[in-house]
Amino acid sequence: MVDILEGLNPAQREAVEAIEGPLLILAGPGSGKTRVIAHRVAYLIKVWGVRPRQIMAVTFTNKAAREMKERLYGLLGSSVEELTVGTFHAICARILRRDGKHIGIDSNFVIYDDDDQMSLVKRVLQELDIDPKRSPPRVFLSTISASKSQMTAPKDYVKSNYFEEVAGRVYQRYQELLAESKALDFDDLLMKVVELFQRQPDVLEKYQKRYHYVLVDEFQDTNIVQYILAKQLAGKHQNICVVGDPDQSIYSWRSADLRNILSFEKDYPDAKVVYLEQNYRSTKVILEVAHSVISVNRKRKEKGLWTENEEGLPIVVVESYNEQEEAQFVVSEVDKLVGKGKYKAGDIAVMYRTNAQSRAVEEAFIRYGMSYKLVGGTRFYERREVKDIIAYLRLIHNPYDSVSLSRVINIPPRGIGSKTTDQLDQMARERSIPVYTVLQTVSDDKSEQSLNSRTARALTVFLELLNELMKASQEMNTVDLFDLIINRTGYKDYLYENPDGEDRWENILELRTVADDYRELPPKEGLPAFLENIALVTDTDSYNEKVNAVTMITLHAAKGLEFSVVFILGLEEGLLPHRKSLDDPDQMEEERRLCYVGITRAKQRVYLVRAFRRSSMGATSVNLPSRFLMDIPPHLRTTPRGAADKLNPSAKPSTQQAKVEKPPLSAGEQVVHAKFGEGIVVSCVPSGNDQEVTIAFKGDTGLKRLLLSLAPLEKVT
DNA sequence: CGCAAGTACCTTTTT
DNA sequence: GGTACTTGCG
Repeated sequence: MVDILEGLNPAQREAVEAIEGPLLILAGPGSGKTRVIAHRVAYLIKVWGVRPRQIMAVTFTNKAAREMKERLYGLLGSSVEELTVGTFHAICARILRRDGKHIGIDSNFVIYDDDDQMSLVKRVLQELDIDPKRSPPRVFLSTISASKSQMTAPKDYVKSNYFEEVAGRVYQRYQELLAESKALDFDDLLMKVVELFQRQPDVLEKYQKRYHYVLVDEFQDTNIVQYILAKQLAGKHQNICVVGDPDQSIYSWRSADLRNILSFEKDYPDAKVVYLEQNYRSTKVILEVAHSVISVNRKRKEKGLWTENEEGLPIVVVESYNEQEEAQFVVSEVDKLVGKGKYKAGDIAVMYRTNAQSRAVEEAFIRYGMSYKLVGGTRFYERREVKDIIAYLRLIHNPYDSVSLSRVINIPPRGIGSKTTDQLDQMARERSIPVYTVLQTVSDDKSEQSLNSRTARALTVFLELLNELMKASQEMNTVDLFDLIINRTGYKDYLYENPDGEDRWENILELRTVADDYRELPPKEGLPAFLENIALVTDTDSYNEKVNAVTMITLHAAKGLEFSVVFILGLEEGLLPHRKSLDDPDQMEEERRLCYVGITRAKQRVYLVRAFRRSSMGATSVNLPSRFLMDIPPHLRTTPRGAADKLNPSAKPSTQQAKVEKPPLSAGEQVVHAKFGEGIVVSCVPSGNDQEVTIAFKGDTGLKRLLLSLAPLEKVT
């Protein structure tokens, strides 16, 4: 029993032991927060005999949830299965599948992501005859999302100016179409659960009785709806424990509200507050640098973060000419650090403000033949071909899903063009019925004269295909259904009509391996489980720490991680802080926190790099050094001597290269591909646990990027 | 209706 | 430097 508390410092111990009533844990970076949460859960179960199913732990990402479970597995064994661990969104989705019917939500609802939402808004704009050029769909979406994050329904939406009047109508219609599609967006998942609990006290009571202990991590990044939700769930037992750090609040753009954590004590007057201030992660210098940056913020509570760790090296501030040179510096410095045997590539991370910045660094890594892990970026699930197949799967699961329907109704082309789909949309609107129902009437009722016979036939063929697939889904496992979709639609041939068909087809195969995880489930469970996973699990979640390669990641996504060495790129006015934040003091404070989060990820070394000029979106601009650099006292920083040498683009990738896993193919080798014929290897770089080979083929085929494990390749000797 | 070529706009960050 | 949307032709 005592062993659970062993090795914890007094504050951590206090946080673990305070099990009754509301508890606020203010945890600085590297203060062992995750450890405290895990031990607290273990303590509840092992010492107080709380049943695992009575505990809910809410995390910020699915990955954090998985790690929490893994950690607890080590402490508790298999009983972790009974715990409820997940993001607010995942937990809410589960609640709504189960009990959403009480407020009219079909248990087969689909979850609309950003892309789907955008399609829907565009359709609304078209219907309402609003010019998408004058009023960008994105603006409506963020207005809608902001409203939902405050629990404002369309009818309550305040319209005090012209824009709001229009936005109100868009919101109204958007919501109607969602309902018609039996779809919920991310915000709905949260909002509808709150609504469910408000309207059905007995349902709320069921959950309140079940969850004796509610724990919310990253509380500084929760929004009002999430706050209400947590309050509702803990309403009976009042055992709510929230953990966070206001200095690491970086999601206000997603309606995260810092007031949640700042006013927790007001809402729960008898709340106990524990400060975790000892840092176990970083050197003294790194903590001081971080502090010098964050302490400029005015809207913050000072806390006394300290460490017993060694002093450490000054942080390195580097100026480069442009982003190529910046990348060059990073790569050769990584090469040196790893070459000296001081660090493994996996101990190192490169961080940046915007995803677009990753390109130059990636190119440099590829040139050096060094492997890297890219977190985020162009996301797998956002690829066109992947979305197409997912749309088919969603449609089979829920044919009322209008976004998926309009996506695939003519993919591959089957003679149903925009004129026809416009007509279908219009008929749906006039009769206030879903498009799927219109489709059924058109196909049943031969007297439907509004369409000519050729299009009517095309629609019937499509509907029959859909019906066939839906029928098949009742008795097939997920992979067989997947294959059936591909075969019956001729999707592979469709892809191969384009020169990039092979690449795209490989993505389909990768999606298929995900579907394969659901092969064993009965038909009726497999598909929904697969779709839920796709909707809620992002690529960031699947990031694998075990692979020994440098991590490339945005500052946002880096929250919660730690690395021995951290490079932060683009410390320039307009980039970090981002130009969209320059004229808003609150947003500027958030940029500062973002920088703080980045610095505090580091255990031993920090490099802050900037470029004198940088090209983005075609044009190049000259940028001033970030104001954050000015806030770092000179005695804590250094600039590498002979920086110019390191920045020499012709500098060779030193000895280190031998240490990089030897690629199975190297540049210049001749190969034969089953389809493309003869070619010469241009490069071969690791990509995930595979190798990506770039090959120049003879003839018209030209350059191709292929995955080694999949491509039918042979070496010519 | 399908497809090719041209254009505007984009990029802050993600469940 | 890319893509999603528009335009114009067959």
